[in-house]
Amino acid sequence: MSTENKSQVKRAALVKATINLVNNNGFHATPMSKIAKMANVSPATIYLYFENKQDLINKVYIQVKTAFTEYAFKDYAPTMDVEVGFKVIWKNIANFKLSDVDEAFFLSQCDNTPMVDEDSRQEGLKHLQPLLDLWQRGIDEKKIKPLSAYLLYAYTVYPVAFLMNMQQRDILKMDSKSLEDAYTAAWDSIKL
Amino acid sequence: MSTENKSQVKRAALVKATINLVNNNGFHATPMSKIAKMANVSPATIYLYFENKQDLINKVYIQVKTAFTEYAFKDYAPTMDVEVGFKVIWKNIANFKLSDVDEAFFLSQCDNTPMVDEDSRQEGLKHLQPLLDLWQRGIDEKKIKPLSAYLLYAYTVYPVAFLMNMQQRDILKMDSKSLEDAYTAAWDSIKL
DNA sequence: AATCTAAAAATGAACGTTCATTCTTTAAAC
DNA sequence: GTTTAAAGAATGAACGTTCATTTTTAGATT
Repeated sequence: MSTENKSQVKRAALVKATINLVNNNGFHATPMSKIAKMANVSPATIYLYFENKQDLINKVYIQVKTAFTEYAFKDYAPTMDVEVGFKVIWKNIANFKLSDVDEAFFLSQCDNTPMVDEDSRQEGLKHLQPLLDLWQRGIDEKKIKPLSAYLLYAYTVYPVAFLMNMQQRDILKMDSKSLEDAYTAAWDSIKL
Repeated sequence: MSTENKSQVKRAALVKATINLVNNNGFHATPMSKIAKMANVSPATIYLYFENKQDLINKVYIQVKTAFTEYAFKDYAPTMDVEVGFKVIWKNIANFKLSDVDEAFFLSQCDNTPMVDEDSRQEGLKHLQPLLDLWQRGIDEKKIKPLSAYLLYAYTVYPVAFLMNMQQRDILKMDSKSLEDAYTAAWDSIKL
């Protein structure tokens, strides 16, 4: 393997270890030494890839958020009918949270605590623009209630995080019927 | 003031300081020394009221959660019509999160991180039983979709936390119209 | 092909700091 | 005068980060 690839592997191991440990212990209860150990790396090595602990968290957050939004819009086209487009995106988001459980849980922790810098948070939000555009079109076409994007988000995307957290804690089993029920609830809450 | 009252005042100051500091810095970035300083108390004094830091967080969590649910059901009666009862509870929850911003934000942090023990989390959940009962009645009376309580919660109560967080961050202004819109979205998502 | 070399990557130990908690002493209460 | 509450200083462990050193790498030279 080339040096460059090795570096990428090591960086990826660090990112993965960070997600894992932060998920289980929280940000401040996750020492750099443990991240290093889990990634099979010296603590000092982390500082070759990241400036410091805060930078590590910020970068991991942005990376995961980017992967999330890419997944969310992967088979969506702005030319789609509003309801179809919304369903495509919503299902993608749900599937991401179902399959990439660790990444999803990490994001929900970041989004609900002062763990990541405000700048990184802003940065992460930008990627959701296609969904906001779709909603605006839905409002213009009188297919969606004329509500602010935050309200629409709160009742469609945000609840998914809760359901998937419950699923991860083995409190709830999200089978395909539950998923369809959840989608219907989401659409019912915003459709005109 | 009597000794007993003094103690209660001191304990209350500790609780308040904890909420404040944890909200702004997160659990592990909030040292006991700072909590003590903000409450005008010696660090050692905290240990007269709480076993340790984890116990402090757990107890504060339960106390705030209890206050929250008391507020939520304060003018609700199980004899109410399902839709009326739901509206009463939903509005109470929203109002709590609007007025007791710090407490609400603290709860959302606790609910989304491994900050509090699982036991305390369970304990906190118990208090929501009247809402679950109402939903079951709604399902029986064919007024509410036959969904699991978690799905119903995810689309009605849970989004409120998001909206209020946005409001606290000055990203969103929840006036009475937005509140009504939010309630309508909640009801639309679960009504049959 | 084997050897050398300078740079880059990686390391483990060490540093200074901070933290939760405890200990010893003092003040207040009854 | 004894008990209880509270304080502040003290303690040991744990942390993020840095530093001096070693190991690896890749190209140049034989």
